[in-house]
Amino acid sequence: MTKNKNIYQDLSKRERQIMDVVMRLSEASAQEIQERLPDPPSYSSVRALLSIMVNKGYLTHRNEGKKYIYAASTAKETVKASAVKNLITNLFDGSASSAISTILNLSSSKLSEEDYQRLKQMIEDAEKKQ
Amino acid sequence: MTKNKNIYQDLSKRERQIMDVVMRLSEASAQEIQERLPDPPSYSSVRALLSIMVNKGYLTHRNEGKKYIYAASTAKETVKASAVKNLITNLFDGSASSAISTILNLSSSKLSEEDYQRLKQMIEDAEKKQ
DNA sequence: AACCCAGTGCTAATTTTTTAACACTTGATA
DNA sequence: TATCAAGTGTTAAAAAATTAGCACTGGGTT
Repeated sequence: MTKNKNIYQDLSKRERQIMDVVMRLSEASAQEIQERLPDPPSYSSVRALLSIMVNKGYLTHRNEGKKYIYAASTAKETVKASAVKNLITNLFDGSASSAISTILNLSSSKLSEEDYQRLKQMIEDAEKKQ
Repeated sequence: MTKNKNIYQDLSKRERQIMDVVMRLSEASAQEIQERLPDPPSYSSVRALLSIMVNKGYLTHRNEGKKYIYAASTAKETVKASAVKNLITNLFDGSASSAISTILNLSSSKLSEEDYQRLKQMIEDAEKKQ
């Protein structure tokens, strides 16, 4: 219950950065993670952090040859959903549509014609399901 | 000095929690903030944190009677946009539409008929503007 | 004036995060 | 098989974040 309630909210800054990389890659070795961290710390530090995150239950790891490959211990979709939920709750007063509005207005969003069609379809669907 | 590029990314855990409260309330006293923090620390701690955040340039404060009223030093919309951008970049591979899709599928989104209409309108508008 | 109350500034202590270092292990290969 | 490169485990130190404590201030009562 307490397990994956608010994963993102519980992470320290560095842990969050690591989680971001792991989520982006789905799976990653310590070295791959280090390469993608902002202001990358030493390899040794990264390993220490990873080990802590495994202990805390945020990540899992499996062996591949002589190295570890890390992955989030919670399904990617669950982590993403939890992050989105936090965002909406904390910054958009719980209003999903106001969050979407901000996204649409982001200059960097650059949606394609196809994206627009897909979005409209998704909205129709969500509407019908209601 | 005030590098507002990635505000949210730079905050420590507690600082982030405080920023969330301030954003939600727009303006708040130390006491109001303390009341709304998860696992609230002592009043004294909250004040210390606030003072640090003012020094770092994240918050500003003005006098009201004998107390301080805190607010974000960056426009609310800017902070929100930056948080959304980070989310999309880090967890959705830069795809805005995939982020929106996750929002729409959140059971807790609970959009009203009105919301749907407004969303469709927003999409039409964004589409035309292109 | 003297006393509170509710606030502040500052500082020191504690806890957590982050980093670096060192010793050990494993697999490939010369 | 001896060596080497590239891993790992563990621990201690450094840095940063978080917390609490104490002394002070100013306005409103009495």
